[in-house]
Amino acid sequence: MFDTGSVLSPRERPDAAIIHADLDSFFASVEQRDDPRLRGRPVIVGGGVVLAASYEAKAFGVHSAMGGRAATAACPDAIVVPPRFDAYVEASKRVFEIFRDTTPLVEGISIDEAFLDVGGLRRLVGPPEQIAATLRARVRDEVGLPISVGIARTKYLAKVASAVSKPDGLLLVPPHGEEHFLHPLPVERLWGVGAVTAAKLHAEGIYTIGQLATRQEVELSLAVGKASGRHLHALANLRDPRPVEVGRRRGSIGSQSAMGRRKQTFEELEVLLAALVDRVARRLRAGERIGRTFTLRLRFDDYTRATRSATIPRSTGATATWLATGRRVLREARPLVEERGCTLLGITISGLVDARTEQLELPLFTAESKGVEIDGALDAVRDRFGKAAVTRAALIGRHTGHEMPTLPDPGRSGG
DNA sequence: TCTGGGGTCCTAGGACCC
DNA sequence: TCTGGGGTCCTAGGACCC
Repeated sequence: MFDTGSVLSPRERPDAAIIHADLDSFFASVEQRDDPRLRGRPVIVGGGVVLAASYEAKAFGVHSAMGGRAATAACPDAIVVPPRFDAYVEASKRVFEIFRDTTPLVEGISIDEAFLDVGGLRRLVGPPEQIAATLRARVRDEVGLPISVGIARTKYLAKVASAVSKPDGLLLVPPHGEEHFLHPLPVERLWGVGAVTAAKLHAEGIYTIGQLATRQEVELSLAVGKASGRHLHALANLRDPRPVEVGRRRGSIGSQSAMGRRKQTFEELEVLLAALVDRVARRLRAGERIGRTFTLRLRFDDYTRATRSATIPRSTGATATWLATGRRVLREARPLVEERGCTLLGITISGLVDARTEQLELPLFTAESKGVEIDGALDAVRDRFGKAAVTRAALIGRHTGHEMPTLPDPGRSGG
């Protein structure tokens, strides 16, 4: 959720120009690109569940997250191909290189979409429409994929614009046409409105974004919750001051595995848990992240769900620690699992922080908690915590912008 | 529609502290 | 001994997104 009051509304920022770029049916488009026999034909990527469907398949009502059987029933001629995640990651990287070549102000949202702030490029490069057209042409020519682009003064309007422009489209929402564009759309188009919230809004007689815009914020908050009400009221009234944020990092990393029909023994679940922990811990270390909270995710025979979690005192990326924590949490959930049958096991490690920053912050925290002033008091730090702590505290000073005396040589101080 | 795998954010209650 | 209010952390669940 964002602060809706402290930043200028789009009306007060006439120069803002945000692009939302969204690859069309991404996985399916990569498959059609790499296998000419799939071009022009209905393609489904996935197996048990549809991960992506080409537009030819979507015409038959196939959509992502649909059950595989239902999908092939709706579109018997569809060609079903297994996913090739390596190919998608590779394609995504190349597209994001083009994004960042367009502007440094790129905020990735997922593997196949991003926001680009191009408001400052008017004089240097040209108007946003021209930049967007060039971007689309480059993605088509250099990576071989169709991409849709929306342009508006806010993130949300740009996102809706790209969705409306699909497939393979470009749509600009002019500042004077924002209400005209947004208000006739159904409330389901609002970011954060799914089936549950839509039903609540319908019960209040609200079906379009325009109808929602006429309601009081308190009235909406009563119906859908405080934060949600404020959020929807702001979006419907064209208030969306969120900037394009560069370098956002994930707050959690997880892995899960669905097990189909066969009953798993508890011992089999323990083996699976170890594999999941190993996978996630590797990804933590690869990204130089450490975390503090372990969450076990369970799905039962009847498809109901439960989570169990535990928070450890010190952040870590060590497999052994997470394995021990995971085993403990799983053992505590054993009665639940054996009574209701487990069809999915997942884990998430959250509360992630940068591993290096955390190492630097530790002595600072220790010093502060013992009443030592850090900046300008490195002697006191050395007296109490040793030479190595001086080096680290000074490094923290650099990171936090505190003024620090000259660093001792880290090599000789053994830091 | 008989259901994957990866995430984000919000809510609410209880424990604990001041 | 009884009482209030506020803040933070943790846990569990839910809604939503791609």
